[in-house]
Amino acid sequence: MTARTSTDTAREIPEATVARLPVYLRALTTLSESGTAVCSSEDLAAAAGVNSAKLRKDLSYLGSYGTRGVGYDVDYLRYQIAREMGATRDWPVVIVGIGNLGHALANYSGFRSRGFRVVALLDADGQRHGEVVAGVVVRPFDDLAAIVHEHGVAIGVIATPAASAQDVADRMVESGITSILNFAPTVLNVGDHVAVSKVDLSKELQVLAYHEQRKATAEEAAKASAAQEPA
Amino acid sequence: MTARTSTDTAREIPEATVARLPVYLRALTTLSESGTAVCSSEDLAAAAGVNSAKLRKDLSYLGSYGTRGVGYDVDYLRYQIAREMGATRDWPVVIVGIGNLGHALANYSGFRSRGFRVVALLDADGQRHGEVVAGVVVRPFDDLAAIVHEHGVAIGVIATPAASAQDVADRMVESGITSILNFAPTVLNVGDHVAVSKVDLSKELQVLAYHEQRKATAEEAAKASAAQEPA
DNA sequence: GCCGTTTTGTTCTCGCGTTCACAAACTCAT
DNA sequence: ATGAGTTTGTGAACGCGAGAACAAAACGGC
Repeated sequence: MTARTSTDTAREIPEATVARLPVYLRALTTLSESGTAVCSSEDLAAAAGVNSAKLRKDLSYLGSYGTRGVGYDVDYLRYQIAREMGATRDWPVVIVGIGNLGHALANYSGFRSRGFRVVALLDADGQRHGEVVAGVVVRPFDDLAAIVHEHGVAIGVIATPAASAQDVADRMVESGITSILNFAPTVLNVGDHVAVSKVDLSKELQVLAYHEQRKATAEEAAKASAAQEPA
Repeated sequence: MTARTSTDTAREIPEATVARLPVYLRALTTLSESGTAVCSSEDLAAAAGVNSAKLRKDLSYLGSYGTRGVGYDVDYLRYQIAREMGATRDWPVVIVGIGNLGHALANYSGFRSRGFRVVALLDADGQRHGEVVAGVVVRPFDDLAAIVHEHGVAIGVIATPAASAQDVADRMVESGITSILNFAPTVLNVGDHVAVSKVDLSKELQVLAYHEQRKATAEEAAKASAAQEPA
């Protein structure tokens, strides 16, 4: 048993809930920008695209930030979630691999607006060095360790082809990075103390294709079975 | 009670399994390219980054494609999964919003190699019309319906800013698109017959930041508690 | 100050997904 | 043919997350 202080935020938050907090944050920002000061769990749930009971349960893991009979103060709740997520802090980030995707990521405004600052763009290809992308100059991959050390970078983004991703990951871990976001279509092997998250651009498309395919075959099957056994 | 034929693949496949099939497909392709003809569930599970029991159970939903005591024929299994996923078929796709991200998506080779063919790039901005990206000319957004009709497009990709995403989605649904992959950071409201999948580039980064944050506060807490109650 | 209304925070139940563990089935050597 | 050794496919147990339902708490009118 551990004694809890009033500012304690260390209670266990389920992973599923953590994954939804960014969505709530985004919805709250939208509400705030549209001039809404207070919202009910029903409103916020609709804006975030989830069930209101689930939303309330999720928020209850963070604490009791609502007022019964009234709802949630949009800006207050937004701040609380942002604080819990670490979005009030500035996170220096390194992006490795400045191809099409790296380009897009470097320019993505959603990173900056959520507290992520791209402190360096790295590429193994000497041709690209010196090129300026999104106001940041592309540097050699070998500068990684120095940059990580200098800026205290904890998070690295891999946007290289699959073939080089594991090497990049190894070097990142060596340099002291403890969280990796991997856009390369390959599974990374890293130590247990390193968190890896993967985004697969075509995976979602494949899942959609599967459902389309299924719809089509289901229709066929229905037709065939109707012809065969007209019950 | 429905009679099942031998070629029946219509049994229910859990959504969680469907989401992993693309990963297995990718792993099998890698194995095949490295010259592996047969692999055990253990091998494939390692390549895909999952538990071997889970892998076997997932594959069992598709059918019985392995040989006990031996393993799986890599190419045969790959074909079976590809067929089930609809990856043996050609899927025409439309991308709307040719900013940085749309550019990257249009050039992404992973789409083409998995059976997706970008038949059109659309943008509302007249400045971009005529520009050629990845061998495809950028056309006005208003051409959507005609293109969908002409190519029989079922899948649309939204890579616009959040503000226009809902409008684009509405027009896509009107035009007959039934599956949407949404990269815009907003929740889309569409009819029940339309499947929407969402990819949030910064969400994963925020989750990583949360865990980093937690690591840091956990260390602090440990230090503080050690100082306070040195049991 | 009291009561009805609203909305949160939480308890409880159910179902899905993960994992373990093992029987069935195949290969290979003898 | 038979037995030893592998590896698949699946039945059963378990744990987590989703959703319904309700009690607790705040507000507003009188």
